[in-house]
Amino acid sequence: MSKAIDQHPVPTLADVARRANVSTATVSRCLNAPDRVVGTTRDRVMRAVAELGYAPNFVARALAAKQTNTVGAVIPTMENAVFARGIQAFQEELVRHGKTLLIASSAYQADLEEEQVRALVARGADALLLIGYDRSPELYDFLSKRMVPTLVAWSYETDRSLPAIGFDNRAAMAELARLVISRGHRNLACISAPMAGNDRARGRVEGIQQAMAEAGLSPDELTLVETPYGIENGEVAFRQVMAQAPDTQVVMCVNDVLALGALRAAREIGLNVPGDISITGFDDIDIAMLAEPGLTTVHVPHREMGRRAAGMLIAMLRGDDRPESVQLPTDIRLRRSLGSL
Amino acid sequence: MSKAIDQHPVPTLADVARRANVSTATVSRCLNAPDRVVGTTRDRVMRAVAELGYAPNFVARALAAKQTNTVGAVIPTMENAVFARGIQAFQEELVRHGKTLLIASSAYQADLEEEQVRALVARGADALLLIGYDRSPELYDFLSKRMVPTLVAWSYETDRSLPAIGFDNRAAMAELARLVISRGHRNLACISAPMAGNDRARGRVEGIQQAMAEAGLSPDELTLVETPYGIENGEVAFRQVMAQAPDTQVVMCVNDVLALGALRAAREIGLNVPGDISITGFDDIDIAMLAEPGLTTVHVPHREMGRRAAGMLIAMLRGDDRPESVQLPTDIRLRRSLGSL
DNA sequence: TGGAAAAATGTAAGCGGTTACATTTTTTCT
DNA sequence: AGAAAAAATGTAACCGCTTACATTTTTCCA
Repeated sequence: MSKAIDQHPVPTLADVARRANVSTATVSRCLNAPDRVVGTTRDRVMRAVAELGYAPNFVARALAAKQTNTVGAVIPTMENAVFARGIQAFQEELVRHGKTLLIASSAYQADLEEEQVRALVARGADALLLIGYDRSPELYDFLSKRMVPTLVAWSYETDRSLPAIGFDNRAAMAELARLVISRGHRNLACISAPMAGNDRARGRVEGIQQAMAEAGLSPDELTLVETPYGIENGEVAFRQVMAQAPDTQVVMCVNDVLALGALRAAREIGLNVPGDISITGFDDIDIAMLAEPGLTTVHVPHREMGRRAAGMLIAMLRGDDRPESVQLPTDIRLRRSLGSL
Repeated sequence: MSKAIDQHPVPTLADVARRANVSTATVSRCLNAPDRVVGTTRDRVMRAVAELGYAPNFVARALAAKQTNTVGAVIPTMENAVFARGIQAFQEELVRHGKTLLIASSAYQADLEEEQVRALVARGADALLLIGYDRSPELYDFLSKRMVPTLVAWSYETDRSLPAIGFDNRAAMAELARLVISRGHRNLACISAPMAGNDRARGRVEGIQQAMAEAGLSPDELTLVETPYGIENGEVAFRQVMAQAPDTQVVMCVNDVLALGALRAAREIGLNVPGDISITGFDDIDIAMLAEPGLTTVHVPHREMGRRAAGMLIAMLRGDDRPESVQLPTDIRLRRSLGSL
């Protein structure tokens, strides 16, 4: 808010009204429902607006109208290109509809996420975008009590109380795992993000296990290492995998960044990809294609997800209480990092 | 804002006051200046707050207190990892100080940026973070008239009216260009982002020209191609460079993404990097290190810039009108993509 | 042309907090 | 113990806008 009190008092509705010789109600109408005001008056008001350089104070408007035209989003982190990209599209679409985006990040911590959600609601977010389903019942209660339209993204599960736009993490990863197995790999390992509070990661790991079961492999035999997000963490995890299960034939990572770390670790160790070992990722961020060798991964339409999420949220704000959840298709991008045996 | 009117009226300050048998002023004090209230009353109030599940309405608070505790940022795009990373750190630090981040993006368009700045100010942003200096005098006027503390990031120039935190784009690139020239390259080309309205890009290009001049090369001989952000655009631009000046020995790109595109185009064309041609970038995003060959680039401390930008802005909000601009150091990361002749 | 209906405009009560100032209570000190 | 100072609390105006309802003006038609 401006601190200008002294020389340049920021003009208010009342100033415009005075100058145009009308009531504040009329000015308000000119701005919000121009057709409810006769042309001559409107012109006079608009001239006053221009002369004064008046711009409505959204805070006051929000208080009076009980809506802020603001949408909040809580994402794990912008540093994950996947979210940066989706949120960018989300924001662009929001702006197109006159909404502003309020952003917060949880750093993948449930308690922080809860705090941020409450903060955004207190700050007047008309609606919320959240990532995935995993959160406390209390938070869900809070949201429904407050009646804040909320949309879940990056996940898609049926039978959930909140509408969602996303993809079936489990099915997508299962499909990739089937491809991996069909290429002769039997000793699978997985580097996952921490699964607690992260249904995407959990779903992806389950997808691998499902495919293994289908192929007659015991899911228990999947070597599983959990590690936080980050290339370096991917490297460390890869070494851990190889120490734990030296005969691993393929390392499936739940995201591309971990996979890139694994790729690098493999190179450092002197393992040839895909000659000695195969590596796969998930997300298909730009680097996946650029890496040497190219990373086999699951392509996810992040931009489209963001864009459509905005559309759904706007529909919800217009009264569409429980829109149909949207499942987006994913597809496998087969590149050199996945070999055959 | 909540729509709950019917069953669950969201409790207000007045509700709490009634329940605790005190005035609204006292409740307000309990929340904002607990030591101005005696212990017993405070306990009673806090109990009422807890029982009612009261949370202050920030919009009302903002209107009354004339400050929103919100900071706005307008960046070109989140899809640029450089900004995503910096903004992430910026936001984290802001949250630590109880501020919320309002984000908007300009898609590198001056008019859109101006619109977004005005929108953020109207929405009550207490302060603003902008990228670079290039914008219309009108916008600067507006900002100073409104007295919105504004900080410029990603650039650093002396003798500017706005404080900044950033680095000297020109000097940083000049240093890299000197290294390039010292390795024997004479036929330089540059792939730049559009320079209009982008002082970072302009500064970097000038840096190259400066180094050329110093080395007795004619700056006019720099092959220069401008193209929007994006890997694909980098590829196209590289082809254009090679068509225009087939004897080019090194292509210096103003950012890593364009450089990566160039790298890929070179590979497609069948040119060996760095054997046949050298390529350099700027920013040192993660991929720079992962690419094959590793990309020689200028490392910029994006996270630190974001974090410190938040600190500076908070100091400005506390009354430090014109803080000292901060120049961050950059350093060259020499990797295989730059060869010697 | 007069009067009802419709359109335009005005009045003023909020929205949910903060805070200057007034009032009451407690503490301090002679 | 009583008065003055300090601390705690209360009262109510105000932040800048929206909007229900009241009032005035215009339009329309018998």
